[in-house]
Amino acid sequence: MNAVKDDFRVQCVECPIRHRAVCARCEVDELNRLETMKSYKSFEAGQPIMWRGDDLTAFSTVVSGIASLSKSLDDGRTQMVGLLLPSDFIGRPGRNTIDFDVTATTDVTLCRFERTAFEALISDTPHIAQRMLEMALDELDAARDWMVMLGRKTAREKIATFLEMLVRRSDLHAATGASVALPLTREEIANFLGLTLETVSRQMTSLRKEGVVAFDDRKNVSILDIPALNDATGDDNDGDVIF
Amino acid sequence: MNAVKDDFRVQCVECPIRHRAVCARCEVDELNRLETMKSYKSFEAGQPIMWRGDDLTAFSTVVSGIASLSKSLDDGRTQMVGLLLPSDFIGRPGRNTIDFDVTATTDVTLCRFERTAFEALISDTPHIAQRMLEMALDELDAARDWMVMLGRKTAREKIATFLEMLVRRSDLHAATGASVALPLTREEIANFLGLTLETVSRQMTSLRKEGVVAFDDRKNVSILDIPALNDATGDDNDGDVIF
DNA sequence: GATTGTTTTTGACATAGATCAAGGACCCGC
DNA sequence: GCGGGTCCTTGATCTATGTCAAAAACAATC
Repeated sequence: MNAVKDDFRVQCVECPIRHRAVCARCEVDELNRLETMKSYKSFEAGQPIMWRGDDLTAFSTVVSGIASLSKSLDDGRTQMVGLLLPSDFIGRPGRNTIDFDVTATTDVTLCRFERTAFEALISDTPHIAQRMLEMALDELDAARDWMVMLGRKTAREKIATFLEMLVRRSDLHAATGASVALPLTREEIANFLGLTLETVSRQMTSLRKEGVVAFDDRKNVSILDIPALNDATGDDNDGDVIF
Repeated sequence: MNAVKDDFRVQCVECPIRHRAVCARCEVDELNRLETMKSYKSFEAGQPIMWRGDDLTAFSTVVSGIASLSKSLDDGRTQMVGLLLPSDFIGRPGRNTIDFDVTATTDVTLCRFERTAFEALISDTPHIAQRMLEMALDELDAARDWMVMLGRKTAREKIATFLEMLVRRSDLHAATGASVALPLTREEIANFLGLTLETVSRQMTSLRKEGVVAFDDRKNVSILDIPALNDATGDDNDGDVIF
C-alpha cells in the first residue's frame, strides 16, 4: 500500500496547472495571496475524498490524478456525474454542503483553500470569478453532451464515445495504434456511461474483435482504427467533445 | 395563428424577473446601462429561436414563457438538455456559436443584449459576472441530477421525477389535488427523459390508473397522491430537485 | 358540426441490455 | 510458486423498453 504523501508542495508560479486552474488569470500579487492560503492534501486511489452531505469547509483544485463525482440512488444504483482532471475545481461558492460523492480514482493530490478565505478572494478579485465562470460553463457544456449520451446512445456508441474521449484528452489525436491509459475499472466505466459492467465488457470485446481497438492490458487500450471508432460514436464526424 | 408581438417593453426596475435574472445584483446605475442596451423579441410556441451552429450575436434572458435546449444526433434522435424558464439566460461569453437548438415551447419573450456590448459589461461590472457564475453553477447542479435520471432511472421513475419537478416548480408543494400545467407535448417529455413517446404515454396512464395523478386535459395534471408520487421517483424522500 | 390533421393512447411484437451465474485472468503478499 | 482476493469475461435467460401499426381523442378550419 503506497503511503499518502502530503509533503508535495510547489510555488504557485511554477505550478504545472498554473494556466488552466481557477488561478489562470491571476496577477503575481494575487498569486502571492493564494500562496499563503493554500495547503496540499493527497489521497490514494480508491479513497473517498468527500461524501455527499459533508460540510464544504474547503475548496480544492485537482493538482494531479483523477477524481470522480458520483451520485447514488437509495438502492445503490450509482451514476458518475463528473470526472475531475488536473486543474478541475471542487466546491461552489454560496453553498455549504456538497451534493455528491467525490472519490480518488487514481492517486490524487489536491490544492486546498479554506472556504471563507477563498470566498472573500472571489469577491475581491474579478480574475478568479471570471475564470470560475468560464470553467463552470465548460463543465456545463460537457454535462450536456454527457446527457445526450446517457439518454440517447446505444451501449456500443457509449463505449466508443468514452474511448474517443480518452484519445482526445491524451492529445494523441492522429496517432493510430498509440496506447491510451484507461484510468477507470469496468464498473466505474459502467457508472460513467449508465450501463452495467457486463455490458461494458461485452461491447469492448466486440470492438476488439472487430479490430477497432486492442487491449494491451486492463488499463491500456490501443486505438487501431480511429475512423471506425469515430463512426461508432454516433456523433457527426467532427463530433462533440465531452472533455 | 397568434401574431408575435414585439412591442412588449418594461422598465428594468419594474421587470418581473428583476431579482432572479443576470441583473439580480445590479445597482441602479448598472440597470440604467442595461436599459439602453436591451431590446425585446418574442416567439410563438413551436418556433425555433436559434439553431445549433448559429452565430451567437446576442445574449438573451427569458422574460416569459418556456424555451427548450436540445441536441440531436445525425439520425434524428434528440435529447433535451435544458429547459429555460423566466429569468434563465441564453448565451455564453467567450464563444461565438451556439451548440444546441433553442426552441420556444410556449410563447416566449426574450430580453436581448448585443453580445459585444454585454461582454464588455461583464468585465466591467463584477455583479453580473458573480450572478452569472451562481446561475451557471445552479444549472450544473440541475444537469447532474438530470444525468442520474437519464442514466439510472426506470421509465416509471423518470415520469414521476418529471411530474414531481413540475409540482415543485409551481410551488403548490403540499396542495393535494391541485392542477399543474404540463407545458410539453408527450414527444417533448420523451426527449426530456430519454424515452419514446409511447413509453411516456404508457407510464402516465399507469400512474393514472393507480390513482396517483389525474389528467384534466392534455396540458394539465392533478396530483392526487403526493407521497405515492414521491415514492415513485426513486429518490430519497426529501429528494433532489432538478429545477 | 363535418372534415382534416395532429397528438395521444393502446396493442402486438422484437430486441438491447439487465440479471444471474460461472469461470478465467491478473495482482499481491507470503 | 502458491493461495486468496479482485476484476474481467463469457454464457444463458429474462424483461423493460423500443418499434411498428392502428385506433381514439382532440383541435382547428370551414
